[in-house]
Order: sequence, then structure tokens, then C-alpha cells
Amino acid sequence: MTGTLTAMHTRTRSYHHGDLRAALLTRAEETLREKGPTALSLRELARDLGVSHAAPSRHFKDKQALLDALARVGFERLRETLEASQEDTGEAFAERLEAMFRAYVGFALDNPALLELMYALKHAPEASAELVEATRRWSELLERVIDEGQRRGEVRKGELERVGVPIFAALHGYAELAATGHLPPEVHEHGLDEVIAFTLRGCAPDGA
Amino acid sequence: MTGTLTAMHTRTRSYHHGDLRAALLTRAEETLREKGPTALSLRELARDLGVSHAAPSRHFKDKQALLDALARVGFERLRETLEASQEDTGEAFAERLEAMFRAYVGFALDNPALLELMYALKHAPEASAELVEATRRWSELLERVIDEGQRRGEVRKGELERVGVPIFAALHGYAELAATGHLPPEVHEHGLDEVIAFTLRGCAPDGA
DNA sequence: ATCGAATGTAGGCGTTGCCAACAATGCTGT
DNA sequence: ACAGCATTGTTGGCAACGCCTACATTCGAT
Repeated sequence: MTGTLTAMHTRTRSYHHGDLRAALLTRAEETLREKGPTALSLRELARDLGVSHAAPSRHFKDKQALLDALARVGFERLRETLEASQEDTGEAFAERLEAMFRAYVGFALDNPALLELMYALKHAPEASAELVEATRRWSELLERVIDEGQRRGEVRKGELERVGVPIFAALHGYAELAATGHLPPEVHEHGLDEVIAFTLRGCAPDGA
Repeated sequence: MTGTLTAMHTRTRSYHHGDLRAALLTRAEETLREKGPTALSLRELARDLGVSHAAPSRHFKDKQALLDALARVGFERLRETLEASQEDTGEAFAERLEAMFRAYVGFALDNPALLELMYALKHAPEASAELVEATRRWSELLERVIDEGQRRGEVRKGELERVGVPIFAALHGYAELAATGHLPPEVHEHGLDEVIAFTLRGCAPDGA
């Protein structure tokens, strides 16, 4: 009986997987991308990775816990993407803002299901706190850009949080609408350009 | 046996329910609001309404079909809300826009789970088309306001769709962020005011 | 009044999430 | 080196779920 079992997977995989937790997250993201969050099943995940159906529970107490962790990964990747967007750009506010907008929307279009999961509302309470913190971590990047823009006199004065919220809203709103397919196709061409120009007007200093 | 069954629900409910479809949608919305979309179960819905577990299948071929229908209901209600918001308001663009923004955000805060469902991406393909159509139906209201604003010279010129997209984005983005709890608490007080002012600046005519 | 369509019921199938009991492995202190 | 313990994985079971098929009741058109 043990013989047939070991024969089943000729893989050089011992009793312990090595890094099942990471493997679960990776595979979960693939499934999420391909078949949506409803289709995501812990047991299927386990089958795909060649472990037993209860193995995932050693790393995520819950299905929701795995989704929460997945959302965290998403925010971390988003932050990296946004950070990278600022590296090869000029110093002008308009340039920095545009780079960040394009990066955010690019991320949304590349990972629509993940984005939906990140901003879903049914996370576990304690994971929710972590996710708000994750949001704060990436929005700091945007706030840094705004703050610098204010210092350069290219952005109207005002508390960082209050100036930032409308920008945040326009950015996230367009990304979400584009990613979920709620924009008519003819918009995709220049829609983002319009949003960027609109945003720049919205936060330009008074006398400009 | 039949005796105990009839005794179980003393309700004056004959073999046929009357309007099970509507009852399912109503109850589903309650459950959605209270326990989230994952917790929504066709069988539990049937139990709540005192019908057999397979009865819902006569009205919705699928669980997804019910969710799709629920999203449609949501869009219809949103449209009514927005339409009503324009009735007791002045003619100035700023006034009309503000009324619509407050109505949309109010709807989002009152029905966060429903809003999430409405803009979710895993709808059935043919329901998806219907939902895009539903989106178009309510966004026409916004476009009407914009068009009137343009005629009054209070909104910059430009194709309706292109001027509308950034406004749509800012509006939906703020509503979603507020509804999903992704805004720091101190923002809720005046955040929407800021977004409205920002939006008005963003679509003001050039020479203003 | 009859017959077909619409609506609801009863039961079964495979899958799922979760739990408890058990097994193999890795680690740590002596 | 190795005993003991925590970690990680396995097996089996349970209740609930979505969906399917077959059957029952009711409604409505003719």
C-alpha cells in the first residue's frame, strides 16, 4: 500500500513539500486569474501541488485566510510596481503623476481579479487592518509625489490627505472601471490621457 | 407524513409560491448585505422562503444567474436614486453634479456588498452585456448633466464620452474607496466635498 | 374539461470546507 | 548521538452545497 503510494508521484518530493505556503499562493493566483475567485478551491489547489487535501490548513487556517494573504501579496506587488514607475522619470509633477497613473492602471489591467480581491470587503477583521496598512504603504508613494509637487509649486496647497483623496479616487476609479470592462471600448485608447489631464487641472494651483 | 409537512408551515402558502423569483432576489439581497456574497447559498435561500431546495432552479438556472440578476436590480435602483437626485436641484452644473455625486456615494455606502457585486468581473458573458447596458443607462444621466453644463458654458468642451470618463472615474473611485473602508476615518467628513471641488476644477472651461 | 407548460418536490451525486486522529520529518538541547 | 517536541503532511469523516433527474401539483389556454 505504501508502495503504490510512493509510486504515484515519481517526483523527488519527500514527505515535506519544502515551501508549500508559497506554492499555494502562487498556484492560487494562477487559478484566480484563470477562473475567478469563486472557482478557487483549497482541495483542488492541494491536488495541483500533489499534497493531501488537508495540507493547506497547516498554512492557512481558512480559505478566507488564503484570500487575505493573496490580497496582501497583491498590495506588495502593486507597491513595487509603483515604486519602479518613479525611477526613470523626470522631476516635474506632471511627469511623476503620469508615470504613477500608467503603472497603477497597467497593474489593474494585468491583474483584474487580484485587484478585485485586494479591494473586496469581506476580509477577516484582523486581516482587514493589515490590508488598510498595505494600502497606506503604497499610497505613501503617491503622497510623496504630491508633497514634492506642492513644494515645487506645481500642486495647490492643502493638507496632504485632502489633496490626495481626489487623486486617489480618480486613479483607482479609472483603473477599476477599465479592469472590470465597464468602459466602452473606444475609451481605452485615450481614456487614461483624459483622466491624467483632468487630474492635473484638478490639483493645479489657483493662479495657474 | 404529508400531515407533518403541512403542519410545518401554517402559512397560507399553497403549492405555488406566487412570486418566488422576486422573493428570492429580495431575500438574497438581505443575505448579501448581512453576510457577504460567499455566504449566499441557494439552499439556504430556499429554506428561508419555505420552499424545497430545488425550487430556485426554476427561476435561475445557476447561482451565478441569480447574482447576475441581483446586479441588474442594483443598477436599476442606482439609476432611480440618481434620477431622483436631480429633481430638487437647481440648474447650475455645480449643483447638479454635487447632487449626483452625493446620491451615488450615498448608494455605495448604503449598499457596499451590492455595489461590489454590480462591478464584479465574473458575470456570465450574456449577463455581462446586459450589465454594461445597465451601466450605460445610468451613465446617461450623468452625461445629460454634463451636456447641459457644456451648453451653459460651465463645462469645458469636448466629446461627451471623453469629458465624462474622468468624472465617472473620480465619482466611482471615491464611492468604492469609501464603501470598502479604504479611506482613513478622518477623510469621511470632508472627503466628498474635496472630490466634488476637484472634479469641478477638472472640467471647468479653459478661461475660467 | 383537458392537456401542456410552469412551478415546486424528492432524492441522489460529486465536491467542498472544515475537523480530529494519526504519521513522518526537522530541530534543539543535552 | 539522540530523545523529545513542534512542524508539516495524511487519512477519513461530516455536513452543506450546487446541480441533475424524475416526479407531483397547479395554472392557463383551448
